[in-house]
Amino acid sequence: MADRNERPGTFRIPKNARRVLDILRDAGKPLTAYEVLDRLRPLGVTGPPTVYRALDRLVKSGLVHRLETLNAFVPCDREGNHAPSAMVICTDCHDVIEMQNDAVPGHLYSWAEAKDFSVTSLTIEILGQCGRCKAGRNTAAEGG
Amino acid sequence: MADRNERPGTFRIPKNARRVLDILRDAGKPLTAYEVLDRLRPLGVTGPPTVYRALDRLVKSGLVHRLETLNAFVPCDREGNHAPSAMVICTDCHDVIEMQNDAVPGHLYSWAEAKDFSVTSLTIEILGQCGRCKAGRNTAAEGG
DNA sequence: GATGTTATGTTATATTATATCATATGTCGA
DNA sequence: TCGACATATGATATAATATAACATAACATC
Repeated sequence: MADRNERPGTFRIPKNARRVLDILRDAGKPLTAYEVLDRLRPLGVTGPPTVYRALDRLVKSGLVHRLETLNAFVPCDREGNHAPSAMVICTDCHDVIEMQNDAVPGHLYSWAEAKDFSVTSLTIEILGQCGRCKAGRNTAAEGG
Repeated sequence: MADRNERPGTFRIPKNARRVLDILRDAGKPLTAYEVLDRLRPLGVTGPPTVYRALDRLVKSGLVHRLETLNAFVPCDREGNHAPSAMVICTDCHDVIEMQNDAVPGHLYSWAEAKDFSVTSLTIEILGQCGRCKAGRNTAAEGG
């Protein structure tokens, strides 16, 4: 609730972006823009642009990550640090974890900059099967 | 021309996949599926599925990479080694270079596997501006 | 040349994303 | 409190990307 208000170092989040962020946090799994839209319809939202606008804001601010390989969105799970990181995505249960080893993005940045390339965005996505799904003992699959 | 034929260690490439691969190599820049389709129309190809099927094959075989951030496709530029690598993409001229430092994909693999996660695919895309475009002396922009 | 497999053709439709223009809401000073 | 401007939302249409489903053709092998 606290981040509903402005504080030093914080920025205003408009109504729809706020709603979308809450929806993504509640979902517990990646949602497509249209899945978000479905959850917004009961609130009177009728069109895709409303959702895409909110998602754009959130992605730009780093509060949400776009998963390019799934065309879906997840909230950033790192308090205060919304820098780009590697997303590890289980194709069975759609669980997503943000990889904590920031050395890798750092590596890529340095490499690119050394080649006189100015990086504006970095996408790292690893698809596969998580341990729980491999073991067939994942009770959370699709559950949100 | 030599790789138009079968050789030991080589696999058969059906007609449409062959055409699509040639088109991508000629283009010299990433093409979307529909841009490929436009270039196939003069040859009598009328529908998207033909293109997507060919692209799927090529991507699976590693001869072509899909750029998730652009929804576009480029031929793999590495002779004989079609392992996943990092793609560095200039958003101005759409020039793409495959990053040669395979240590990074290796890193990510090891990290994931150490977490009991079985990797099936790895996507690394770096967007930004290349040196030539920064200097405003890129004469090749959009040129193919 | 019959048979099974692989590849292609064709139509329709699903999914993802944006353009455009209209309306509303918030901010801030006069 | 009102105007004036910026920001945000609503609403309709349409563009761009991708797949489903089923029919036909080409290719191999016996």
